[in-house]
Amino acid sequence: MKFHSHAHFEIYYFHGGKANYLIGDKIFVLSPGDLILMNGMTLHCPNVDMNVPYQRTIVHFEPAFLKPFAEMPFSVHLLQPFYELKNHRIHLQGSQRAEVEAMLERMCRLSLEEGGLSRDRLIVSFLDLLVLVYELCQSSNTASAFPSDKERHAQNIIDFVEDHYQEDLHLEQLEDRLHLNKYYLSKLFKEVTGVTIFDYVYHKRINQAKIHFLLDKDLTVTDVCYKVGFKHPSHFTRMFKSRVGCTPDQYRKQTVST
DNA sequence: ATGCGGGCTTTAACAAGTAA
DNA sequence: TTACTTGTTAAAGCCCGCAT
Repeated sequence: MKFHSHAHFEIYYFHGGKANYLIGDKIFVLSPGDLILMNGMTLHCPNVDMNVPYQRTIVHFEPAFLKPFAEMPFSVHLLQPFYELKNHRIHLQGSQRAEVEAMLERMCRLSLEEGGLSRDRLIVSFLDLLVLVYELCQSSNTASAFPSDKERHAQNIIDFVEDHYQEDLHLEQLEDRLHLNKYYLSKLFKEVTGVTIFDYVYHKRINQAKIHFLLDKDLTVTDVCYKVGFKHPSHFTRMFKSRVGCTPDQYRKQTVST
């Protein structure tokens, strides 16, 4: 369950278990019946408590796949919720919940079936799901209260990091800001999110670095290093290599050649 | 074509910070 | 508080342009 991002979109439905989902700059404490829309480019990472059975359904898809259907006479744009809300959680109850579960179950069954028109039926089911999701988003019931102070604190840490990741960060700053002991802070964050604070910071920085490399081919590794908040090119290179698999310079050259 | 110099990137060693 | 990981620093590679 590592931090990751990918180019496709995701619909994630949580059936049961005990898990937090860290998406971009938000922590979602999941409860059964939660449906999450995800714009794949943002970093996300589930933190699952393995002591409790964990069950979820994921639908991955390329936005481009839906292009032909955009021409069709739907009254709405099916992907609008994904583009507008980015990463969004809806809590489903009663009949809505039963309906979504039934749809997912049918899609699951169709995707396993071979031959016949099951593939066509799957696509239609998928479109149906998207229309329903659109409808659910309109009546946005975004219950996002945290069950305890821990999650609230972790969210505060993330908010702080989002604002300050380009600067020199120290746990002492968080200590002052949140009035909590730094040892306790690190422990709490790991507990809630499954990653350490600096893990989160570096992922954020490296992801930003990749974006810089993609957007501006003229930037040097050192330029990008300072832009995203690393103080030393050496450290930047080491972190980048350990997480991405290649050095920043190799990465940059790949993006230039493609 | 070869050798030199300077800027950028990476590696290695040591100091400081973090998890248990 | 201790063992281990990460941040910092210094220095070694690498690449490219320039002069010989």
